[in-house]
Amino acid sequence: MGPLISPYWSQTVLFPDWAYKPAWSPGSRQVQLWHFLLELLGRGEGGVITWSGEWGEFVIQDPERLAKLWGERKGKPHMNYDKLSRALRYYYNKRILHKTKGKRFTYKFNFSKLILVNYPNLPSCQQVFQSGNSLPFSHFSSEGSLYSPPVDRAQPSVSHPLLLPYCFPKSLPFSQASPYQGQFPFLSALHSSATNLSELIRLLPFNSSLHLGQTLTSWPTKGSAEWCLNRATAPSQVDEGEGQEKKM
DNA sequence: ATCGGAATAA
DNA sequence: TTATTCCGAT
Repeated sequence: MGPLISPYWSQTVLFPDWAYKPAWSPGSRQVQLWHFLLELLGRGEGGVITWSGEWGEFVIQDPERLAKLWGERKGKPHMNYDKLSRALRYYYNKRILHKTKGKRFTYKFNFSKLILVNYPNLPSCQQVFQSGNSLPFSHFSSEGSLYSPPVDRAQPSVSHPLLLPYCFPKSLPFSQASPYQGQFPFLSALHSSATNLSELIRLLPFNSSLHLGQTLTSWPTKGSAEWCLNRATAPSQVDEGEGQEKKM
């Protein structure tokens, strides 16, 4: 049949492996809905879901299409927006997401909650950063209570609760007074050692040659081995062969 | 459209 | 525990 999307060879790039808990690992599923949303948003294709307005706010432009994609990813052929949105509503209590009232199909991420809520086993960024203002990321290396990937590939298994930059809407206007500080525990704590995005990038546990002047819409597909990014296939069409272009 | 209870799955 | 599936209420 058409191009089905299999979870483990999927075309997605946006998260390092540790973000995807394998289904066969005890007590974990594969992809969480907010992962998926952040992926699509980070891809910036804009046909289905896009950032809008406030920081973290996004609008679902084609709800049923989004549901279709989500259903493919999870192997739920009968997924629809009604059901997807119920899952979204469960995020309200967890403070991961909330509804932007009055705006149709519009929700808003609460980034400051996302990480800690979903990766409670990871060491708190606050703690780590505050315990020593220098070289924060060295603390994250290997050993510790971190999630270890199932594949026994020779992976350094570096993990920390930072979302990758392209998960965020647009670039971070650090240069100025950062109005976003309060929303990011790790950023506010990091402030003493990194005052702008370029310094933040420099602190990341891999050498990345990001173009800081640009918006962070693209990420080097040749990521570092340490982060073992999921492989990206071209942003080309992975979606259906159902031949649905436009829909009412 | 949006909300949230209830039952159920994995 | 995170959805998935239904569904009545607003």
